[in-house]
Amino acid sequence: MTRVLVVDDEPQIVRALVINLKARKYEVDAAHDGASALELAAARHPDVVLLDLGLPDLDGVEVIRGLRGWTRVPIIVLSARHSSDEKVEALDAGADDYVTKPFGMDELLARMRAAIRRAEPVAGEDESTVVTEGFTVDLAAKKVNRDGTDIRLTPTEWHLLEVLVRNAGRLVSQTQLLQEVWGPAYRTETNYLRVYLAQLRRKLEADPSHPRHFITEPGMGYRFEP
Amino acid sequence: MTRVLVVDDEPQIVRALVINLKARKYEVDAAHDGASALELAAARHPDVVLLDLGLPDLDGVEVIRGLRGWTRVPIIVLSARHSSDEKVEALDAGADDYVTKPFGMDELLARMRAAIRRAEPVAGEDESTVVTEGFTVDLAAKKVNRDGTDIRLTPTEWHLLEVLVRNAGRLVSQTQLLQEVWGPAYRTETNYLRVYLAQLRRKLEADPSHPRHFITEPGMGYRFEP
DNA sequence: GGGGGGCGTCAAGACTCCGTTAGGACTGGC
DNA sequence: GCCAGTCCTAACGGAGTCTTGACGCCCCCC
Repeated sequence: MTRVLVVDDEPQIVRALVINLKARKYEVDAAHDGASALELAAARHPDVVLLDLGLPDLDGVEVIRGLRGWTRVPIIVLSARHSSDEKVEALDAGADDYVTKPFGMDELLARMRAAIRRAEPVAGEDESTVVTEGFTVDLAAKKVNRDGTDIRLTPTEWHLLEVLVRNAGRLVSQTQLLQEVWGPAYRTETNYLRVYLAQLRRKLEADPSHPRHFITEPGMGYRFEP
Repeated sequence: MTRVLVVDDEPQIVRALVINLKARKYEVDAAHDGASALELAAARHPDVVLLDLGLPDLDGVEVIRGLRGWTRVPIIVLSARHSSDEKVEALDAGADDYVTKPFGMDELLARMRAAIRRAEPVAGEDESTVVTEGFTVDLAAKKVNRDGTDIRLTPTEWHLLEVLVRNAGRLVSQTQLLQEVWGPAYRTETNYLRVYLAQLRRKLEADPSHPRHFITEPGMGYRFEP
């Protein structure tokens, strides 16, 4: 669950925020001065901090610096002051966003979501490796690994492999392969395919003469089977 | 240098932004509709996007989605609309910040700095040093150590090493290397790569003629293996 | 059972690409 | 204005890659 640290010295505001956040399934901690804010942040490791600038003990900017000394947790400043200088100072001290009171709760929540999303590690899209029983193809790193050792492929071999792997399981026609790898002028040079498919099989198949992953569909094309 | 993409259909606003940003040593590209914004973003890889929501062709939110399909570049929305719904929609679509016109230039710049800082890779303690058997690269301190002594690298050598090390294990194409180190106009000068790779190997490899860490993939590019 | 098209295999020449070297141009510091 | 360091550029030999043609096999169709 996402954890939020609310820092404000006005009890009403804290209460309003806490109620709203808990209703949306956030886990909420609250501090009403700078010192306890820093303590709570260290103890609870929140995913986002909502920070009022007007605290009784520390200047809000000091709190930001204190946090930035050891964490990159998103900090959203809440402040009644509209002055441009204050905003610049807080942002340059390390704040991520600056919202002036009074603010709409919807907007604040959207800004929180944006800040949290941004802080997430790049999770997705890294699924660029294809694994078979015999070998592993890493499309991003342009690497092929077999039995723990990297296999060297020539540019043409790699290009051909890439087209086949990106269409894993599907039949790719000879015309399409030739066009993608050698260009539109070579759409009839089926010779090339035979030569390079053989080389790929020799480098990657356990038994090159009985391929299991690079299947020939006579008269039609080739298919890569993971 | 930090690159900014400004997207707005009102020429005055674009002009004002461009002047202000260039005065502060940002590199600026400008687009006046959504389609060219997406194109420019793909071509130039900006470090931050300033996006007006009211574009002639696409809805601003569509532009955000288009960008978020392939990049996490910070997007700061500039809009004349104060409605909370609009803000929520833009932020949830993937925007990082939402500034309502008219805005103070100081504040916008501070929000830009915050967005850019946040997007920076975790430079500190995390994994800013890469260690191999022969040498150690400290990306944060810009230092290379070998057998206890620091190795001096020229700016170009360092830049090249940095790109390779940041993509450790992955293959980096010659085009990408040339573009990152020398700029888009030099994408075909593979000469440079050969010369500077040789210098890097001479300074860092135990046996420069049989490199173990700076691997050549003929016809494709180079790869740094830790 | 014979013929033919499609496929796998092999080898050799042409070609591209890479490592290396060296010299001249350029820049910044003294 | 000189000097050291750095960058750009061109050229060459060698290694690896691509292209190309030829040959034999298998399977399908006649």
